[in-house]
Amino acid sequence: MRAQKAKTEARQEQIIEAALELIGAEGVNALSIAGIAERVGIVPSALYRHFKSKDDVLDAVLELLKARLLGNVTQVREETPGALPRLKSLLMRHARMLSENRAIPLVVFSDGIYTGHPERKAKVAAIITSYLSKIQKIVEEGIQDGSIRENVVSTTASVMFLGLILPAAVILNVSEDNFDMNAHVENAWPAFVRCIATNT
Amino acid sequence: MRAQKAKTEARQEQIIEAALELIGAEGVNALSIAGIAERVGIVPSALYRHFKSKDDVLDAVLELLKARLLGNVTQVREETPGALPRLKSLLMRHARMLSENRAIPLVVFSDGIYTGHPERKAKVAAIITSYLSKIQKIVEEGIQDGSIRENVVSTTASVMFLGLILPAAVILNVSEDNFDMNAHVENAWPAFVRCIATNT
DNA sequence: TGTACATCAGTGAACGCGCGTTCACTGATGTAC
DNA sequence: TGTACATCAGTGAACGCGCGTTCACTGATGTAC
Repeated sequence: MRAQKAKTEARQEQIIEAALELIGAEGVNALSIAGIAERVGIVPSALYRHFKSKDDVLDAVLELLKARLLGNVTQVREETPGALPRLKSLLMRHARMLSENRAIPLVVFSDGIYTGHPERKAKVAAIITSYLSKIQKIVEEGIQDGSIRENVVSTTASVMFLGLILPAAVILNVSEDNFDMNAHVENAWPAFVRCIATNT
Repeated sequence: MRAQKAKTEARQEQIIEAALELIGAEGVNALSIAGIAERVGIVPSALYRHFKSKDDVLDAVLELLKARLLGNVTQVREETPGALPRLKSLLMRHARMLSENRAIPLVVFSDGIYTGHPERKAKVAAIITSYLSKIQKIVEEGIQDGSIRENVVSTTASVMFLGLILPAAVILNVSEDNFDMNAHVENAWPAFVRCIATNT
């Protein structure tokens, strides 16, 4: 039962993908070399042809998540004009992303990936900070063009924006999909708009 | 260097407390029998005089966190009248609790405590649900007495309320205390009030 | 009040399991001539 | 176009470390008489 040989770039992608799936299904804690290898269809030791260590796999996973998360923002900037529509579109994308990709909150929250790796913690912090500052920028543009009230503190608004989706992700996570993410976002968005938008 | 004998009830408390501290300092993943024992001042095997297993310790920790979290709500109900003041007081307490007790979000988010223990996941879900429904109740009372707008969906409002504090806890967690929790809460609260309160 | 005994928390050595990682090897794939 | 060789991904056995847990024992504490 020898597995077919594959180019190492292709295998690396498969491995990262398998790791993400495994994390999403069972949590970061249950992520094992054996588990990944099984999903990919190779033997555990074969994984070391493509990654130096388990830590390297985790780093690659982090990198992928970073790209997806921040990619969302730049894509929204390109597609949608206007601060409020951009925020709404971002919220919707984010909601979809989280329900499709349960690994994201698990990775960010997991302390298992931090123990003994302060630089990894710093990296996650940098991702979040970067994401927040992009939102903050959109908010400031909204203040400039008059669609968002002047007395709104942009940092606070960006954290609150994150707060629209994050608790929902947590609830979704522990309650085994017994929570309507979309309904929450649909209800929460107009309330948030009322928080920050100029009166119409 | 034989440790002084102590009543098992006292030791149990010490052990739970030590476990909480350890989780707060290093994360659930770094929680070990040896680490707990060292903090308490006994030898690892001595811990088994007071708990049947590591899982039992974790269950006890969960129970303690549940009591603290829900205790906050009942206390606020007793001390403060009125929906909005109650929510504000709860928010402040919650903020203080999280910054003093970093173990709380770590435990709730940690997937390590869930793997192989679906009943524990259900328990956490029950705690969160119970907390949310208490907030929801306050919101509904606010709608009744006219301080909160009628078209506010109470479930959405309760999740948003959680969203005022939860992202802050996450940021606090990854950014090594480089985030002003109090400032955020002070800014976010009036914005949230604007979301849900009747116009004045 | 003193003595004898039962109880029970603390000790340290040892076990065993899971899991990441190494290593010598196999055999397929692609390339040079 | 065919042959010989180099490269490189896949294999399975084995190692070693960390860590939860067990167990026979020690010795302190409290209680019965």
